[in-house]
Amino acid sequence: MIVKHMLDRSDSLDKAFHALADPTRRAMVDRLARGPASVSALAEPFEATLAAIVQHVQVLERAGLIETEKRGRTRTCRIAGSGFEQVEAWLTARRQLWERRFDALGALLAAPEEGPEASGDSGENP
Amino acid sequence: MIVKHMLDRSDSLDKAFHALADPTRRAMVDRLARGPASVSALAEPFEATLAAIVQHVQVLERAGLIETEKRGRTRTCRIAGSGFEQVEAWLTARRQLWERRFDALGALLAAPEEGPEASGDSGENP
DNA sequence: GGAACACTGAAGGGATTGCTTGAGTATTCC
DNA sequence: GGAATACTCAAGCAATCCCTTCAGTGTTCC
Repeated sequence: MIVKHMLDRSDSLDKAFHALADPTRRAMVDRLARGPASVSALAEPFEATLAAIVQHVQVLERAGLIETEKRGRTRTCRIAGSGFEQVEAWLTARRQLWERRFDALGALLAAPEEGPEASGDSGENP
Repeated sequence: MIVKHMLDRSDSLDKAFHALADPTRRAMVDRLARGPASVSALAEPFEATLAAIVQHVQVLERAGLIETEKRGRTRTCRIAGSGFEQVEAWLTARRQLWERRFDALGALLAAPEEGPEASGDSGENP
């Protein structure tokens, strides 16, 4: 059945931000940033079940934040740079927009020719 | 009374990442990065009801990503720098850990004398 | 004063999340 | 071969999420 409320959950930025919104998963990323680890090594600091940690690993991997490789009976996890680059790129782009806007406003205040308070700026003022 | 201040930092990061994990909310941030807007101006590009947008605004505000101010009957929303700084700080710190590790590995490969990599750490290179 | 406007709050419903338990598979050690 | 290890899968359940509708509240306009 087609579900009505289903917005593009497949967007990778959605998955990345969602994956990072959990403190356990962030702690796992923290640990992996210091070096690769197996799933059970990753699970050790936490009190959760191994099955729960496996699910967290899957969430992080589907989000492109980590990559894993199975060798024998152990799966080794490590940070994947591309996922983080995507997240940081999004944040940086927005910050640049915001700072540019800030600069423009500063310039306007520094050299007022027509007065910025009217309504011509960006339609934000009723 | 039970004190629960121990996880404040992770809690606010939780909220920030969670808020950014929704495409509608990211689009709203995108719009606000270009300048402040009222709630209904913010709602205009989307097909959702105004009530839904109001809820998104509340999520973003509780996450510290935007700040709002009510004047008369309109509420004006704008980007709040602090929330984004927190998110970017977390990402930057992890990236630095990860890159430092990367450098250390490079140094180890360049001049191996007492490599502790026998078998305890992780066999990332066969 | 009354109508239009811009939200605001509560209630609900369907989907998703995060966790647990229990069972199963594949690999390594003895 | 048998036991221990390291996951892996499926089912189920409480909590949360996101959206809708409907009924307000407070402002502005005529």
